Amino acid sequence: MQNTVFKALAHPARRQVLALLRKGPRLAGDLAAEFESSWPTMSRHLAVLKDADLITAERQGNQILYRVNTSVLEDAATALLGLIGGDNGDDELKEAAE
Amino acid sequence: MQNTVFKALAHPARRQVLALLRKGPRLAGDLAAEFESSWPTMSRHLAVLKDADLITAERQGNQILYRVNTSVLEDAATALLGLIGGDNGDDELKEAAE
DNA sequence: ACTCATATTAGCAAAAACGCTAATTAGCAC
DNA sequence: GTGCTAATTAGCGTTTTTGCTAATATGAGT
Repeated sequence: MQNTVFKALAHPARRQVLALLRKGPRLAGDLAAEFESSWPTMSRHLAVLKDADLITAERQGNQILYRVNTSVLEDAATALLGLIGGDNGDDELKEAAE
Repeated sequence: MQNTVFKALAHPARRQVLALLRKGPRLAGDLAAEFESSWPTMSRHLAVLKDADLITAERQGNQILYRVNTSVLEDAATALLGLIGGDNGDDELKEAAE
């Protein structure tokens, strides 16, 4: 859902995670090490991002590799741009929500 | 701040307000009438959007006219796109935050 | 099976967001 | 001034988010 995406983007730490992931996939612990928050806290941020489908998780033996999901990020950016200009109808958001 | 913008975008009603404002300026009461929430509730949503600088308010005698602030919306969209691809450094967010 | 490293889930408390009704401010008309 | 409309602010309770520690899963190695 569109809403979970924007809610996920509402927290600075989560946007930061996406920024780190932009440069390439990363292990959970590797990510957690970059932040001051406790490990469980970061784990939950990752869960929120995953729930919004902004990232994907893949087990690699003992650890878990996270990847950014570019297309969802693109959709969000497009939705924002859709809020600008455009002499279009008023239902661009509804379409994008599906 | 970047953070207030994304927090403001996190609520569906507020995104909807922006969508309505895209078509042109609107009076506060006119906007409030489009939603099911109470008028004070909408007033606060508008305050959040204004605090994030996503909209601007202008008195028109008895009433208040709201306008979308396109540039801030653009900046947010750009920030999201910056989270994608780009073999850039890791500090694009920091720059955009200023 | 036992142990270690990696990561998540459970459970709790503090903080913030949400949405309401009631009260207040702001401007216009009389 | 009073009265009326438009809109915000105050105050409250409920819900959600956040972040911690402790407990639990999951997999690899011995």
